[in-house]
Amino acid sequence: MNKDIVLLNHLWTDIYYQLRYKHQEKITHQGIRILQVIDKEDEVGIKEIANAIHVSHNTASEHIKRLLEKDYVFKTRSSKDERKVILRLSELGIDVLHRHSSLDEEKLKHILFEQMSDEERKLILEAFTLLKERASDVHNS
Amino acid sequence: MNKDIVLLNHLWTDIYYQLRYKHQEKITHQGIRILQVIDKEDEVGIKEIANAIHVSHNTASEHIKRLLEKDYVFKTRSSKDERKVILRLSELGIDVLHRHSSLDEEKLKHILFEQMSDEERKLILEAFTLLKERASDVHNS
DNA sequence: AGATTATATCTTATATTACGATATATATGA
DNA sequence: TCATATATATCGTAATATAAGATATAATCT
Repeated sequence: MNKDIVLLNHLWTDIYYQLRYKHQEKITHQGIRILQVIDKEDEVGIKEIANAIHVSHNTASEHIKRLLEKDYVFKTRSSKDERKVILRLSELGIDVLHRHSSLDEEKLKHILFEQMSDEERKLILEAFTLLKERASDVHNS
Repeated sequence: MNKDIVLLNHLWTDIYYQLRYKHQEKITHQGIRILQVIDKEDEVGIKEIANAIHVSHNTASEHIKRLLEKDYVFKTRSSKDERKVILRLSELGIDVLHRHSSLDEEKLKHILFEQMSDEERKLILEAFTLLKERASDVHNS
């Protein structure tokens, strides 16, 4: 495999390891994965969750029941099909997901605004934006 | 929170969501966290694992036992203290960790070498390298 | 030599995860 | 309109993951 790709992944995993939040809330592994799908996809229902995490619909429904009990998600109904549940993240759900998948904001603040010049910060944002755009092209294809 | 930081995190989670490997091997959640610690830290033993994932030493030892059985890790002994186990990732462990924490190499290859110019690729690598270096400063402080 | 440290094993218990069977409500097609 | 399909919910059952106290052995330190 090309060394640039290996390097990029090494940088990626290092950055996450070093900048991740510590002392995270207790939430199940499948719970995080589900919150992520709800966050990143459109019109997510039980069936979509089941497909995304490769479980049966009953299992997906049970997982969602527990996330509902914890107030991490809430249900709306599709206007196009009343059977269809559309899942949404609550404020609490967004926060929990953030802490399990994002980079620590205090650390980022320190790096971007106290350690980097304006030019460097621009470089970072530009590069991430570029990669994200290209990633979207691959993901949607 | 500053909008650049929110943006960066949005980009970060989007990139990971879109470029992560799909159809991952079955490995426990704590298993992945342990492989990660072994990968990123130096001289990792049972005590360090216990501290890193916030469990008792007995629990840590049990987790390691299972990772040993699956050939994801192997043990060496510290030359400084014979009691001390130093854990290392096997090739298989490296591969499993890679698939659970890195960006899909085929997707990266497509993006970096088929969709991007040389200049763009350089920008990405430069930005990631810069962020990684600054992240190391924060992590080690 | 006795105390401390590093790890391993065993026992016990709870949480998480999964799915088949069954049920209800809604939507679709003949 | 009725039969069938679809979307989700609940229940019962079972396996796996996770955790830690008690106990043990070996190595290191005082």
